[in-house]
Amino acid sequence: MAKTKALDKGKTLTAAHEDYIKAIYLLRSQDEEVTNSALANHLNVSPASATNMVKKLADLNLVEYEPYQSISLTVSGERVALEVLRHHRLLELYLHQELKLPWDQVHAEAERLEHVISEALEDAISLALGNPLVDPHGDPIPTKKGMVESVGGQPLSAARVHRKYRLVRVLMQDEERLRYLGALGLYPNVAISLLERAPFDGPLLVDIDGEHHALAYDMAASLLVVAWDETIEE
Amino acid sequence: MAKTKALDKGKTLTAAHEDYIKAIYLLRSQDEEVTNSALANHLNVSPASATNMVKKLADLNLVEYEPYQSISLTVSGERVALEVLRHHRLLELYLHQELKLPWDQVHAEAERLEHVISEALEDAISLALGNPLVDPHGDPIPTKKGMVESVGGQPLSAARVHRKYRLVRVLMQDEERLRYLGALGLYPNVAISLLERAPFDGPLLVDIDGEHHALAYDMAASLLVVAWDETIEE
DNA sequence: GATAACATTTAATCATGGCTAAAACAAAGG
DNA sequence: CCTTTGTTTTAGCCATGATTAAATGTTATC
Ligand SMILES: [Mn+2]
Ligand SMILES: [Mn+2]
Ligand SMILES: [Mn+2]
Ligand SMILES: [Mn+2]
Repeated sequence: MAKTKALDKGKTLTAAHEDYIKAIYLLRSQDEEVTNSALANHLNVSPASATNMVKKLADLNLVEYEPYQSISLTVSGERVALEVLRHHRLLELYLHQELKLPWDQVHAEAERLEHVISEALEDAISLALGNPLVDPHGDPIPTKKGMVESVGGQPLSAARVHRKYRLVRVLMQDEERLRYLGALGLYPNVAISLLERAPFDGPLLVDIDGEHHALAYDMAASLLVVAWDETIEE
Repeated sequence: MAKTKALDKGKTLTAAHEDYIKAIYLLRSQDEEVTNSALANHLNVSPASATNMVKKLADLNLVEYEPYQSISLTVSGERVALEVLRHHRLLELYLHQELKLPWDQVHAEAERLEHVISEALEDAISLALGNPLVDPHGDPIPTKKGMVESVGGQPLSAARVHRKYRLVRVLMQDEERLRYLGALGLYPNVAISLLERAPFDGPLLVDIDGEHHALAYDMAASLLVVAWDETIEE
């Protein structure tokens, strides 16, 4: 009866809608200003295309938008974002854990699958995984009700020398880099400590589960760690 | 170098293209005349839409088509059909067997997923299932190379009375009917025998794994069976 | 062999989600 | 304040895949 446009429309959102909404959510959560050109950049479309779609989303009451202002999600928009993100991350974990796809490939696959799975399949996947709360990169999986556990951690680049940490999150999506990290054994939950820090934001010497490796500063900045003893073992 | 249009174009086919090609293949394999309106009917689009798409497919060298004539797949068209069908049926089986989705739901789910899974995921699914050759409805799964095992069997409606058969295939996609069959325990490989056949194509009295049920004639016509002892047990 | 009935194709439109180029606006510096 | 620079929006366009209505072709019947 009221003006719950987006709600009564029901399931009319396309993959394009969902990707824009998810992108807005993700940019927002990285504390980046959500402008149409940031969006365009993130989605590899022209700024004009982003403007166009954002207007449609505003018509659907999924985003708040005034020309030349930055964009935010409405409550229903955020619901959609969390739903899609839940699909995405559940799929990533499922593909990696159950179907043994390499962790650098699961993102691209989930990017397409996230838009076409039914609620029933989402539930089945979640159940098969034991209702997990983090994906293979350590990103939190929103619950069915839209709750997101905040994953803590500090950048490895800012960690103390000679202290044992646990890798909890990898803020990276690029396949090449993920493959590289995988080759070093740098997956969530691995033990890592800083042996030496070169000056001027130079490379770091790290101990990864016993092996010594050099790691570029910007890589280390994308690895979130927590002190080993602050975490529940296994 | 030659005129292998469809081949060099590579992966430019959309879900719409794939669904049309698959529909042509399926109609053909049911010995139905593949006209644009049969296609339109099968895909729930208008005849004009079918004509339109078929012309595009002809341009891509995927179908053979002359106005007012019936349609057939080219060699590359058939390759595409088998590829999509493989995706579809592997997915159906995976969703049913591994994720425990009810068999009446897997078709609709696979209908969407079939267009978005990568070769790597297709392979992973096939491997996880032990490279299976039939889906949950008894339909054959094309191999990676495009081979299709022909599933034998005669309609239960034409079977002999008082002989033990094995259900091998269910030629039905409708959710309601599948749910009904499932409730009767009528899945592939179940033992079934005809106790009594009513005249004038009337209902059949059948023994399903020990239980007696009446079955409408047209239902029975969609159930393919083989003599129990002609088949490898288990 | 003409014509009626039906099937099929063509023509004209529409919605979606892109694009480029041009116009409008915002922010900063002089 | 005014102008320059860069950002954002508008305008005009395109491809895709659908639609309906009109035109055309095919087939069967008399
Ligand atoms: Mn996506
Ligand atoms: Mn992830
Ligand atoms: Mn499909
Ligand atoms: Mn099937």
